[in-house]
Amino acid sequence: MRRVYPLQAVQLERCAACPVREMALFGALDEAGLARLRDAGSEAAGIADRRLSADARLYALGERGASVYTVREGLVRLERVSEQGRRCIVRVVGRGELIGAEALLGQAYADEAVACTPVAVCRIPVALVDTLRAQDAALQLALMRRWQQALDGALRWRVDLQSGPAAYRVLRLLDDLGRQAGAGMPIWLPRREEIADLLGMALETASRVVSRLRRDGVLQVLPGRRSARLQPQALEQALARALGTAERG
Amino acid sequence: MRRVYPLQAVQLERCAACPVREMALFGALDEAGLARLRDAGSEAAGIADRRLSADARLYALGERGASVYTVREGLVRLERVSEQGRRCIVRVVGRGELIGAEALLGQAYADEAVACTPVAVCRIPVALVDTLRAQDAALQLALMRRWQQALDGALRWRVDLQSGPAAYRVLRLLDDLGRQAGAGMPIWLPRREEIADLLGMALETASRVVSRLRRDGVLQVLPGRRSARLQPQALEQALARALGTAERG
DNA sequence: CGAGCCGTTGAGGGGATTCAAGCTCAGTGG
DNA sequence: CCACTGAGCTTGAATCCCCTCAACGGCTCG
Repeated sequence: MRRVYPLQAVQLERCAACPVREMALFGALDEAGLARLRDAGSEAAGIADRRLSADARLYALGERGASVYTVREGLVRLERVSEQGRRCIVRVVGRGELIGAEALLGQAYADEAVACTPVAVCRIPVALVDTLRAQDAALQLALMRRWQQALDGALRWRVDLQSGPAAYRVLRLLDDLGRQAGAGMPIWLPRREEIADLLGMALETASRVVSRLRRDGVLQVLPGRRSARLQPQALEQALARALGTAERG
Repeated sequence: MRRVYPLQAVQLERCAACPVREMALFGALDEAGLARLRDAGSEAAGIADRRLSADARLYALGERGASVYTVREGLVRLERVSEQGRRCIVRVVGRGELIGAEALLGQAYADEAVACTPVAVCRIPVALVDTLRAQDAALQLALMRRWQQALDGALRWRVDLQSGPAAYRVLRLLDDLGRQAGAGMPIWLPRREEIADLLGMALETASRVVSRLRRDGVLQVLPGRRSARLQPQALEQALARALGTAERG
Protein backbone atom coordinates (compact mmCIF):
# COMPACT_ATOMS: atom_id res chain seq x y z
CA MET A 1 0.00 0.00 0.00
CA ARG A 2 1.36 3.45 -0.94
CA ARG A 3 2.40 5.79 1.77
CA VAL A 4 0.43 9.03 1.94
CA TYR A 5 2.52 12.18 1.56
CA PRO A 6 1.51 15.71 2.41
CA LEU A 7 0.41 17.55 -0.70
CA GLN A 8 3.55 19.52 -1.35
CA ALA A 9 5.77 16.49 -0.94
CA VAL A 10 3.76 14.68 -3.56
CA GLN A 11 4.26 17.56 -5.93
CA LEU A 12 7.96 17.69 -5.17
CA GLU A 13 8.21 14.03 -6.00
CA ARG A 14 6.45 14.69 -9.26
CA CYS A 15 8.74 17.56 -10.14
CA ALA A 16 11.83 15.51 -9.46
CA ALA A 17 10.50 12.83 -11.76
CA CYS A 18 9.19 15.20 -14.40
CA PRO A 19 10.04 13.98 -17.89
CA VAL A 20 10.72 17.51 -19.08
CA ARG A 21 12.62 18.53 -15.99
CA GLU A 22 15.86 18.82 -17.92
CA MET A 23 14.38 21.32 -20.33
CA ALA A 24 11.90 23.00 -18.05
CA LEU A 25 12.31 25.89 -15.70
CA PHE A 26 13.08 23.91 -12.58
CA GLY A 27 15.54 21.78 -14.47
CA ALA A 28 18.03 24.40 -13.38
CA LEU A 29 17.56 23.46 -9.76
CA ASP A 30 20.04 21.00 -8.32
CA GLU A 31 19.23 18.75 -5.38
CA ALA A 32 19.68 21.62 -2.96
CA GLY A 33 17.38 23.71 -5.06
CA LEU A 34 14.74 21.02 -5.05
CA ALA A 35 15.09 20.86 -1.29
CA ARG A 36 14.38 24.55 -1.15
CA LEU A 37 11.43 23.95 -3.40
CA ARG A 38 10.17 21.63 -0.67
CA ASP A 39 10.96 24.17 2.04
CA ALA A 40 8.89 26.72 0.22
CA GLY A 41 6.13 24.81 1.92
CA SER A 42 2.54 25.40 1.13
CA GLU A 43 3.40 27.47 -1.90
CA ALA A 44 4.86 24.43 -3.58
CA ALA A 45 1.36 23.02 -3.54
CA GLY A 46 0.56 25.77 -6.00
CA ILE A 47 2.31 23.88 -8.74
CA ALA A 48 -0.35 22.10 -10.66
CA ASP A 49 -0.81 20.03 -13.76
CA ARG A 50 -3.33 21.34 -16.15
CA ARG A 51 -4.67 19.69 -19.24
CA LEU A 52 -6.37 21.38 -22.15
CA SER A 53 -8.09 20.00 -25.18
CA ALA A 54 -7.34 21.45 -28.61
CA ASP A 55 -8.61 25.02 -29.09
CA ALA A 56 -9.03 25.55 -25.35
CA ARG A 57 -7.59 28.77 -23.99
CA LEU A 58 -4.86 28.71 -21.36
CA TYR A 59 -5.00 32.42 -20.62
CA ALA A 60 -6.42 35.53 -22.20
CA LEU A 61 -4.84 38.72 -23.42
CA GLY A 62 -5.02 41.38 -20.74
CA GLU A 63 -5.68 38.88 -17.97
CA ARG A 64 -3.71 39.59 -14.81
CA GLY A 65 -2.49 36.12 -14.04
CA ALA A 66 -0.41 35.00 -11.10
CA SER A 67 1.20 32.04 -12.84
CA VAL A 68 3.67 31.12 -15.52
CA TYR A 69 3.39 27.90 -17.46
CA THR A 70 5.79 25.26 -18.71
CA VAL A 71 4.55 23.22 -21.64
CA ARG A 72 4.93 19.53 -20.88
CA GLU A 73 3.13 18.04 -23.84
CA GLY A 74 1.55 19.33 -27.03
CA LEU A 75 1.69 22.69 -28.78
CA VAL A 76 0.44 26.07 -27.64
CA ARG A 77 0.02 29.09 -29.87
CA LEU A 78 0.27 32.70 -28.81
CA GLU A 79 -2.03 35.08 -30.63
CA ARG A 80 -2.38 38.80 -30.94
CA VAL A 81 -4.62 41.07 -32.92
CA SER A 82 -3.05 43.73 -35.10
CA GLU A 83 -4.25 47.31 -35.17
CA GLN A 84 -6.05 46.55 -38.40
CA GLY A 85 -8.00 43.88 -36.58
CA ARG A 86 -6.23 40.96 -38.13
CA ARG A 87 -5.39 37.97 -35.96
CA CYS A 88 -1.70 37.03 -35.86
CA ILE A 89 -0.18 33.93 -34.37
CA VAL A 90 3.14 35.19 -33.10
CA ARG A 91 4.63 31.96 -31.77
CA VAL A 92 3.95 28.27 -31.49
CA VAL A 93 5.66 26.74 -28.47
CA GLY A 94 6.20 23.14 -27.51
CA ARG A 95 7.57 20.91 -24.82
CA GLY A 96 9.83 22.50 -22.26
CA GLU A 97 9.09 26.09 -23.17
CA LEU A 98 7.98 28.74 -20.68
CA ILE A 99 5.08 31.06 -21.43
CA GLY A 100 3.33 33.85 -19.64
CA ALA A 101 6.57 35.14 -18.12
CA GLU A 102 5.25 38.69 -18.15
CA ALA A 103 3.27 37.67 -15.05
CA LEU A 104 6.58 37.57 -13.17
CA LEU A 105 6.74 41.33 -13.61
CA GLY A 106 3.20 41.87 -12.46
CA GLN A 107 2.09 42.60 -16.00
CA ALA A 108 -1.04 41.37 -17.71
CA TYR A 109 -0.56 38.63 -20.28
CA ALA A 110 0.49 40.20 -23.55
CA ASP A 111 -1.21 37.67 -25.77
CA GLU A 112 -3.76 34.91 -25.95
CA ALA A 113 -2.49 31.39 -25.28
CA VAL A 114 -4.49 28.66 -27.00
CA ALA A 115 -3.87 24.93 -27.26
CA CYS A 116 -3.15 23.70 -30.79
CA THR A 117 -3.31 20.04 -29.82
CA PRO A 118 -4.28 18.40 -26.56
CA VAL A 119 -1.88 19.97 -24.13
CA ALA A 120 -0.41 19.36 -20.69
CA VAL A 121 1.14 22.29 -18.90
CA CYS A 122 2.69 22.85 -15.53
CA ARG A 123 1.21 25.85 -13.78
CA ILE A 124 3.73 27.60 -11.56
CA PRO A 125 2.70 30.41 -9.20
CA VAL A 126 4.61 33.64 -9.57
CA ALA A 127 5.09 33.80 -5.81
CA LEU A 128 6.92 30.49 -5.87
CA VAL A 129 9.24 31.59 -8.63
CA ASP A 130 9.94 34.80 -6.75
CA THR A 131 10.81 32.94 -3.59
CA LEU A 132 13.13 30.51 -5.27
CA ARG A 133 14.63 33.13 -7.51
CA ALA A 134 15.86 35.07 -4.51
CA GLN A 135 17.74 32.03 -3.25
CA ASP A 136 18.89 30.24 -6.31
CA ALA A 137 21.18 31.87 -8.82
CA ALA A 138 20.79 28.96 -11.21
CA LEU A 139 17.05 29.54 -11.45
CA GLN A 140 17.71 33.18 -12.08
CA LEU A 141 19.98 32.27 -14.94
CA ALA A 142 17.50 29.78 -16.31
CA LEU A 143 14.85 32.46 -16.36
CA MET A 144 17.07 34.82 -18.30
CA ARG A 145 17.85 32.04 -20.70
CA ARG A 146 14.14 31.41 -21.29
CA TRP A 147 13.53 35.02 -22.01
CA GLN A 148 16.34 35.23 -24.48
CA GLN A 149 15.16 32.02 -26.09
CA ALA A 150 11.68 33.46 -26.48
CA LEU A 151 13.03 36.66 -28.00
CA ASP A 152 15.30 34.88 -30.41
CA GLY A 153 12.59 32.43 -31.38
CA ALA A 154 10.16 35.24 -32.06
CA LEU A 155 12.64 37.09 -34.23
CA ARG A 156 13.70 34.03 -36.16
CA TRP A 157 10.07 33.17 -36.74
CA ARG A 158 9.40 36.62 -38.07
CA VAL A 159 12.45 36.71 -40.31
CA ASP A 160 12.01 33.29 -41.86
CA LEU A 161 8.26 32.80 -41.91
CA GLN A 162 6.92 36.24 -42.72
CA SER A 163 8.67 36.95 -45.99
CA GLY A 164 9.09 35.24 -49.31
CA PRO A 165 6.57 33.57 -51.60
CA ALA A 166 3.58 31.83 -50.02
CA ALA A 167 4.70 28.34 -51.01
CA TYR A 168 8.10 28.85 -49.48
CA ARG A 169 6.66 30.05 -46.21
CA VAL A 170 4.31 27.10 -45.90
CA LEU A 171 7.17 24.72 -46.57
CA ARG A 172 9.29 26.36 -43.89
CA LEU A 173 6.42 26.08 -41.46
CA LEU A 174 5.96 22.40 -42.20
CA ASP A 175 9.68 21.89 -41.82
CA ASP A 176 9.59 23.59 -38.42
CA LEU A 177 6.59 21.57 -37.30
CA GLY A 178 8.31 18.41 -38.49
CA ARG A 179 11.39 19.21 -36.50
CA GLN A 180 9.32 19.95 -33.43
CA ALA A 181 7.45 16.67 -33.74
CA GLY A 182 10.57 14.62 -34.38
CA ALA A 183 11.60 12.85 -37.54
CA GLY A 184 9.02 10.42 -38.87
CA MET A 185 6.38 11.49 -36.38
CA PRO A 186 3.10 12.91 -37.63
CA ILE A 187 2.96 16.67 -37.37
CA TRP A 188 0.23 18.94 -36.14
CA LEU A 189 -1.51 20.21 -39.25
CA PRO A 190 -3.06 23.61 -38.61
CA ARG A 191 -6.39 24.60 -40.03
CA ARG A 192 -6.05 26.64 -43.22
CA GLU A 193 -7.13 29.74 -41.39
CA GLU A 194 -4.47 29.10 -38.78
CA ILE A 195 -1.80 28.71 -41.42
CA ALA A 196 -2.97 32.00 -42.87
CA ASP A 197 -2.74 33.77 -39.51
CA LEU A 198 0.59 32.17 -38.85
CA LEU A 199 2.16 33.23 -42.12
CA GLY A 200 0.30 36.40 -42.92
CA MET A 201 -1.58 35.31 -46.02
CA ALA A 202 -5.15 34.71 -47.14
CA LEU A 203 -6.95 31.54 -46.11
CA GLU A 204 -7.48 30.55 -49.73
CA THR A 205 -3.83 30.96 -50.55
CA ALA A 206 -2.92 28.65 -47.69
CA SER A 207 -5.43 26.13 -48.96
CA ARG A 208 -4.11 26.25 -52.51
CA VAL A 209 -0.54 25.75 -51.38
CA VAL A 210 -1.38 22.85 -49.08
CA SER A 211 -3.48 21.18 -51.77
CA ARG A 212 -0.62 21.37 -54.20
CA LEU A 213 1.83 20.02 -51.66
CA ARG A 214 -0.51 17.12 -51.05
CA ARG A 215 -0.67 16.40 -54.77
CA ASP A 216 3.11 16.60 -54.94
CA GLY A 217 3.42 14.01 -52.20
CA VAL A 218 5.11 16.33 -49.73
CA LEU A 219 2.27 15.91 -47.32
CA GLN A 220 -0.25 13.27 -46.40
CA VAL A 221 -3.23 14.34 -44.36
CA LEU A 222 -4.18 11.82 -41.67
CA PRO A 223 -7.73 10.99 -40.56
CA GLY A 224 -9.22 13.77 -38.52
CA ARG A 225 -7.46 16.38 -40.69
CA ARG A 226 -5.57 17.73 -37.72
CA SER A 227 -2.35 15.85 -38.34
CA ALA A 228 -0.25 14.84 -41.32
CA ARG A 229 2.74 12.83 -42.32
CA LEU A 230 5.63 14.51 -44.09
CA GLN A 231 7.80 13.13 -46.87
CA PRO A 232 11.15 14.60 -45.84
CA GLN A 233 12.97 14.35 -49.14
CA ALA A 234 10.01 15.61 -51.14
CA LEU A 235 9.76 18.51 -48.72
CA GLU A 236 13.42 19.29 -49.10
CA GLN A 237 13.15 19.22 -52.89
CA ALA A 238 10.15 21.50 -52.83
CA LEU A 239 11.97 23.87 -50.51
CA ALA A 240 14.97 24.00 -52.80
CA ARG A 241 12.68 24.70 -55.76
CA ALA A 242 10.81 27.45 -53.95
CA LEU A 243 14.04 28.98 -52.76
CA GLY A 244 15.49 28.80 -56.24
CA THR A 245 12.64 30.83 -57.70
CA ALA A 246 12.80 33.21 -54.74
CA GLU A 247 16.52 33.76 -55.14
CA ARG A 248 16.18 34.94 -58.69
CA GLY A 249 15.16 38.31 -57.28
CA MET B 1 40.52 73.80 -10.40
CA ARG B 2 38.82 70.39 -10.68
CA ARG B 3 39.83 67.67 -8.37
CA VAL B 4 41.26 64.57 -10.00
CA TYR B 5 39.38 61.34 -9.25
CA PRO B 6 40.56 57.82 -9.80
CA LEU B 7 39.11 56.48 -13.04
CA GLN B 8 36.27 54.43 -11.60
CA ALA B 9 35.12 57.21 -9.35
CA VAL B 10 34.85 59.48 -12.34
CA GLN B 11 32.70 56.94 -14.07
CA LEU B 12 30.54 56.49 -11.01
CA GLU B 13 29.96 60.21 -10.93
CA ARG B 14 28.99 60.12 -14.56
CA CYS B 15 26.56 57.24 -14.02
CA ALA B 16 24.89 59.01 -11.12
CA ALA B 17 24.41 62.06 -13.33
CA CYS B 18 23.43 60.16 -16.44
CA PRO B 19 20.50 61.82 -18.17
CA VAL B 20 19.00 58.45 -19.06
CA ARG B 21 19.68 56.89 -15.68
CA GLU B 22 16.00 56.68 -14.88
CA MET B 23 15.29 54.63 -17.97
CA ALA B 24 18.55 52.79 -18.28
CA LEU B 25 19.71 49.59 -16.71
CA PHE B 26 21.41 51.08 -13.68
CA GLY B 27 18.45 53.32 -13.06
CA ALA B 28 17.25 50.42 -10.95
CA LEU B 29 20.13 50.88 -8.54
CA ASP B 30 19.43 52.97 -5.48
CA GLU B 31 22.16 54.83 -3.61
CA ALA B 32 23.33 51.63 -1.97
CA GLY B 33 23.44 49.99 -5.37
CA LEU B 34 25.52 52.79 -6.77
CA ALA B 35 27.84 52.39 -3.81
CA ARG B 36 28.23 48.75 -4.70
CA LEU B 37 28.87 49.84 -8.25
CA ARG B 38 31.78 51.83 -6.85
CA ASP B 39 32.90 48.88 -4.72
CA ALA B 40 33.02 46.73 -7.80
CA GLY B 41 36.30 48.57 -8.21
CA SER B 42 38.34 48.30 -11.31
CA GLU B 43 35.55 46.61 -13.18
CA ALA B 44 33.50 49.75 -12.99
CA ALA B 45 36.13 51.34 -15.14
CA GLY B 46 34.90 49.01 -17.83
CA ILE B 47 31.84 51.15 -18.31
CA ALA B 48 32.56 53.37 -21.24
CA ASP B 49 30.90 55.86 -23.46
CA ARG B 50 31.02 55.05 -27.07
CA ARG B 51 29.98 57.20 -29.97
CA LEU B 52 29.14 56.03 -33.44
CA SER B 53 28.39 57.91 -36.60
CA ALA B 54 25.44 56.92 -38.75
CA ASP B 55 25.85 53.53 -40.46
CA ALA B 56 28.68 52.50 -38.15
CA ARG B 57 28.38 49.05 -36.65
CA LEU B 58 28.19 48.58 -32.89
CA TYR B 59 28.60 44.83 -32.96
CA ALA B 60 28.40 42.06 -35.51
CA LEU B 61 26.22 38.99 -35.75
CA GLY B 62 28.05 36.00 -34.32
CA GLU B 63 30.56 38.11 -32.45
CA ARG B 64 31.26 36.86 -28.93
CA GLY B 65 31.09 40.11 -27.05
CA ALA B 66 31.60 40.69 -23.36
CA SER B 67 29.40 43.74 -23.09
CA VAL B 68 25.83 44.90 -23.21
CA TYR B 69 24.87 48.37 -24.34
CA THR B 70 22.43 51.01 -23.24
CA VAL B 71 21.44 53.51 -25.90
CA ARG B 72 21.87 57.03 -24.59
CA GLU B 73 21.25 59.00 -27.72
CA GLY B 74 20.16 58.28 -31.26
CA LEU B 75 18.67 55.20 -32.91
CA VAL B 76 20.19 51.76 -33.40
CA ARG B 77 18.82 49.11 -35.71
CA LEU B 78 19.15 45.37 -35.28
CA GLU B 79 19.48 43.41 -38.50
CA ARG B 80 19.32 39.78 -39.47
CA VAL B 81 19.47 37.95 -42.74
CA SER B 82 16.69 35.54 -43.62
CA GLU B 83 17.33 32.06 -44.99
CA GLN B 84 16.49 33.37 -48.45
CA GLY B 85 19.29 35.86 -48.06
CA ARG B 86 17.12 38.87 -47.56
CA ARG B 87 18.13 41.47 -45.01
CA CYS B 88 15.56 42.18 -42.30
CA ILE B 89 15.63 44.95 -39.75
CA VAL B 90 14.00 43.36 -36.75
CA ARG B 91 14.00 46.27 -34.34
CA VAL B 92 14.89 49.92 -34.08
CA VAL B 93 15.78 50.91 -30.53
CA GLY B 94 16.25 54.31 -28.96
CA ARG B 95 17.19 56.09 -25.79
CA GLY B 96 17.20 54.00 -22.64
CA GLU B 97 16.93 50.61 -24.29
CA LEU B 98 19.28 47.73 -23.64
CA ILE B 99 20.76 45.71 -26.48
CA GLY B 100 23.12 42.79 -26.77
CA ALA B 101 21.71 41.13 -23.66
CA GLU B 102 22.48 37.69 -25.08
CA ALA B 103 26.08 38.38 -24.07
CA LEU B 104 24.96 38.03 -20.44
CA LEU B 105 24.33 34.36 -21.19
CA GLY B 106 27.68 33.86 -22.84
CA GLN B 107 26.04 33.71 -26.24
CA ALA B 108 27.22 35.36 -29.43
CA TYR B 109 25.25 38.39 -30.57
CA ALA B 110 22.18 37.23 -32.42
CA ASP B 111 22.04 40.15 -34.82
CA GLU B 112 23.92 43.03 -36.29
CA ALA B 113 23.65 46.35 -34.45
CA VAL B 114 24.07 49.40 -36.67
CA ALA B 115 23.64 53.07 -35.92
CA CYS B 116 20.78 54.75 -37.79
CA THR B 117 21.75 58.23 -36.68
CA PRO B 118 24.77 59.47 -34.79
CA VAL B 119 24.60 57.43 -31.62
CA ALA B 120 25.91 57.48 -28.08
CA VAL B 121 25.85 54.25 -26.14
CA CYS B 122 26.98 53.13 -22.74
CA ARG B 123 29.08 50.00 -22.92
CA ILE B 124 28.67 47.82 -19.83
CA PRO B 125 30.89 44.78 -19.25
CA VAL B 126 29.07 41.52 -18.65
CA ALA B 127 31.29 40.81 -15.66
CA LEU B 128 30.11 43.98 -13.99
CA VAL B 129 26.46 43.15 -14.53
CA ASP B 130 27.06 39.67 -13.16
CA THR B 131 28.68 41.02 -10.03
CA LEU B 132 25.98 43.52 -9.30
CA ARG B 133 23.20 41.17 -10.26
CA ALA B 134 24.24 38.76 -7.54
CA GLN B 135 23.91 41.50 -4.93
CA ASP B 136 21.08 43.62 -6.09
CA ALA B 137 17.60 42.24 -6.55
CA ALA B 138 16.42 45.48 -8.13
CA LEU B 139 18.95 45.15 -10.92
CA GLN B 140 17.83 41.60 -11.45
CA LEU B 141 14.28 42.77 -11.82
CA ALA B 142 15.30 45.58 -14.14
CA LEU B 143 17.05 43.06 -16.36
CA MET B 144 13.97 40.89 -16.57
CA ARG B 145 11.91 43.93 -17.37
CA ARG B 146 14.25 44.84 -20.23
CA TRP B 147 14.02 41.40 -21.67
CA GLN B 148 10.27 41.39 -21.57
CA GLN B 149 10.21 44.86 -23.08
CA ALA B 150 12.39 43.68 -25.93
CA LEU B 151 10.20 40.65 -26.55
CA ASP B 152 7.00 42.61 -26.48
CA GLY B 153 8.45 45.33 -28.68
CA ALA B 154 9.60 42.79 -31.23
CA LEU B 155 6.20 41.12 -31.35
CA ARG B 156 4.28 44.34 -31.56
CA TRP B 157 6.58 45.48 -34.34
CA ARG B 158 5.97 42.29 -36.25
CA VAL B 159 2.22 42.34 -35.80
CA ASP B 160 1.68 45.96 -36.74
CA LEU B 161 4.38 46.64 -39.27
CA GLN B 162 4.63 43.43 -41.22
CA SER B 163 1.10 43.07 -42.49
CA GLY B 164 -1.35 45.19 -44.35
CA PRO B 165 -0.98 47.29 -47.50
CA ALA B 166 2.36 48.98 -48.17
CA ALA B 167 1.06 52.50 -47.64
CA TYR B 168 -0.42 51.59 -44.31
CA ARG B 169 2.81 50.03 -43.09
CA VAL B 170 4.88 53.05 -44.04
CA LEU B 171 2.45 55.33 -42.24
CA ARG B 172 2.64 53.20 -39.11
CA LEU B 173 6.40 53.32 -39.27
CA LEU B 174 6.44 57.08 -39.58
CA ASP B 175 4.01 57.30 -36.71
CA ASP B 176 6.29 55.16 -34.57
CA LEU B 177 9.35 57.18 -35.50
CA GLY B 178 7.44 60.35 -34.76
CA ARG B 179 6.50 59.11 -31.33
CA GLN B 180 10.07 58.06 -30.63
CA ALA B 181 11.40 61.46 -31.68
CA GLY B 182 8.80 63.36 -29.71
CA ALA B 183 5.97 65.52 -31.02
CA GLY B 184 7.07 68.24 -33.38
CA MET B 185 10.65 67.00 -33.54
CA PRO B 186 12.11 65.99 -36.88
CA ILE B 187 12.19 62.24 -37.32
CA TRP B 188 14.91 60.00 -38.62
CA LEU B 189 13.99 59.30 -42.22
CA PRO B 190 15.38 55.93 -43.30
CA ARG B 191 16.80 55.35 -46.74
CA ARG B 192 14.29 53.75 -49.10
CA GLU B 193 16.15 50.49 -48.93
CA GLU B 194 16.02 50.60 -45.16
CA ILE B 195 12.29 51.20 -45.19
CA ALA B 196 12.00 48.22 -47.49
CA ASP B 197 14.01 45.99 -45.17
CA LEU B 198 12.10 47.28 -42.19
CA LEU B 199 8.68 46.59 -43.64
CA GLY B 200 9.35 43.67 -45.95
CA MET B 201 8.67 45.33 -49.28
CA ALA B 202 10.55 46.29 -52.42
CA LEU B 203 12.74 49.38 -52.45
CA GLU B 204 10.74 50.89 -55.28
CA THR B 205 7.47 50.39 -53.46
CA ALA B 206 8.86 52.23 -50.45
CA SER B 207 9.98 55.05 -52.73
CA ARG B 208 6.61 55.36 -54.40
CA VAL B 209 4.78 55.46 -51.09
CA VAL B 210 7.11 58.06 -49.59
CA SER B 211 6.89 60.21 -52.70
CA ARG B 212 3.14 60.18 -52.55
CA LEU B 213 3.14 61.03 -48.85
CA ARG B 214 5.40 63.93 -49.58
CA ARG B 215 3.04 65.17 -52.27
CA ASP B 216 0.14 64.75 -49.87
CA GLY B 217 1.90 66.92 -47.31
CA VAL B 218 2.24 64.18 -44.71
CA LEU B 219 5.98 64.43 -44.84
CA GLN B 220 8.57 67.08 -45.52
CA VAL B 221 12.09 65.92 -46.22
CA LEU B 222 14.74 68.08 -44.58
CA PRO B 223 18.12 68.97 -46.05
CA GLY B 224 20.45 66.01 -45.98
CA ARG B 225 17.56 63.62 -46.74
CA ARG B 226 18.12 61.75 -43.49
CA SER B 227 15.45 63.51 -41.50
CA ALA B 228 11.96 64.80 -42.07
CA ARG B 229 9.19 66.75 -40.47
CA LEU B 230 5.78 65.16 -40.02
CA GLN B 231 2.38 66.77 -40.35
CA PRO B 232 0.55 64.96 -37.55
CA GLN B 233 -3.01 65.55 -38.64
CA ALA B 234 -2.28 64.77 -42.28
CA LEU B 235 -0.59 61.58 -41.12
CA GLU B 236 -3.57 60.62 -39.03
CA GLN B 237 -5.93 61.25 -41.91
CA ALA B 238 -3.83 59.17 -44.25
CA LEU B 239 -3.69 56.39 -41.67
CA ALA B 240 -7.45 56.40 -41.31
CA ARG B 241 -7.83 56.26 -45.08
CA ALA B 242 -5.38 53.38 -45.45
CA LEU B 243 -7.00 51.53 -42.59
CA GLY B 244 -10.41 52.06 -44.10
CA THR B 245 -9.42 50.43 -47.35
CA ALA B 246 -7.64 47.66 -45.47
CA GLU B 247 -10.66 46.93 -43.31
CA ARG B 248 -12.85 46.22 -46.26
CA GLY B 249 -11.37 42.72 -46.37
C1' DC C 1 33.06 67.43 -64.42
C1' DG C 2 32.43 62.69 -64.47
C1' DA C 3 31.40 58.92 -61.21
C1' DG C 4 28.43 56.85 -58.20
C1' DC C 5 24.94 56.48 -54.87
C1' DC C 6 20.30 57.37 -53.95
C1' DG C 7 15.86 58.36 -55.23
C1' DT C 8 12.09 58.61 -58.66
C1' DT C 9 9.07 57.10 -62.11
C1' DG C 10 7.16 54.10 -65.89
C1' DA C 11 5.72 49.76 -68.02
C1' DG C 12 4.73 45.10 -67.67
C1' DG C 13 3.90 40.84 -65.49
C1' DG C 14 2.82 37.79 -61.78
C1' DG C 15 1.53 36.22 -57.44
C1' DA C 16 -1.77 36.98 -53.94
C1' DT C 17 -6.33 38.62 -52.59
C1' DT C 18 -11.10 38.79 -53.11
C1' DC C 19 -15.53 37.14 -54.19
C1' DA C 20 -18.21 33.26 -55.02
C1' DA C 21 -19.52 28.65 -55.65
C1' DG C 22 -19.24 23.88 -54.71
C1' DC C 23 -17.28 20.13 -52.08
C1' DT C 24 -15.87 16.88 -48.10
C1' DC C 25 -16.52 15.02 -43.97
C1' DA C 26 -17.59 14.43 -39.09
C1' DG C 27 -21.26 14.72 -36.01
C1' DT C 28 -26.37 14.78 -35.13
C1' DG C 29 -30.90 13.45 -34.80
C1' DG C 30 -34.71 11.26 -36.93
C1' DC D 1 -28.80 3.52 -40.88
C1' DC D 2 -28.87 7.54 -43.37
C1' DA D 3 -30.15 12.03 -44.71
C1' DC D 4 -29.12 16.43 -42.84
C1' DT D 5 -26.27 20.05 -41.36
C1' DG D 6 -22.59 23.08 -40.88
C1' DA D 7 -17.86 23.95 -40.44
C1' DG D 8 -13.89 23.56 -42.87
C1' DC D 9 -11.71 22.95 -47.32
C1' DT D 10 -11.15 23.40 -52.31
C1' DT D 11 -11.34 25.57 -56.62
C1' DG D 12 -12.37 29.11 -60.22
C1' DA D 13 -12.36 33.79 -62.18
C1' DA D 14 -11.41 38.44 -61.94
C1' DT D 15 -8.86 41.97 -59.98
C1' DC D 16 -5.34 44.42 -57.91
C1' DC D 17 -1.38 45.36 -55.53
C1' DC D 18 3.23 44.80 -55.50
C1' DC D 19 7.50 43.18 -57.60
C1' DT D 20 10.76 43.31 -61.27
C1' DC D 21 13.19 45.37 -64.85
C1' DA D 22 14.72 49.57 -66.67
C1' DA D 23 15.79 54.23 -67.48
C1' DC D 24 16.50 58.64 -65.81
C1' DG D 25 17.35 62.67 -62.52
C1' DG D 26 19.55 64.92 -58.63
C1' DC D 27 22.98 65.48 -55.34
C1' DT D 28 27.58 64.83 -53.35
C1' DC D 29 32.24 64.09 -53.60
C1' DG D 30 36.53 63.02 -55.41
